[in-house]
Amino acid sequence: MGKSSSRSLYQHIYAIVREIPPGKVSTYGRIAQLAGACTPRLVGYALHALPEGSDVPWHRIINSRGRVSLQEPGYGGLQRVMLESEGIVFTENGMVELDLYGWP
DNA sequence: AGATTGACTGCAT
DNA sequence: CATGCAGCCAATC
Repeated sequence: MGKSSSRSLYQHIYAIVREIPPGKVSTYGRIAQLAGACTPRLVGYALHALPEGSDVPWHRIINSRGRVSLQEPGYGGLQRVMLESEGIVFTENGMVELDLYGWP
């Protein structure tokens, strides 16, 4: 097995998230599937443990309903701003249309 | 070592 | 489309 399995699942998740191109978003479940993690929860865990200033575009990860799952309002607002700055348009309900921005 | 929790999801209402 | 319920895996206490 490659050393990649030696590294934490987190590192694997981060690698996938880094592959998301600007202007696109993905869901926890999608990342979990790509990373080989059977559970979207781990993706949320990994991103929560993510340090500030990392090169991982955590803001491009939203839940399957197309909404920002962040519980901390401060970061939630930040996430929305980050996405909007990348050209993503939110609906009046504060949702993202996964059909348009979903990645892959 | 066992219980608790969590940036979730899918299905039903 | 929103809300409620149960299932899942790993990290934390």
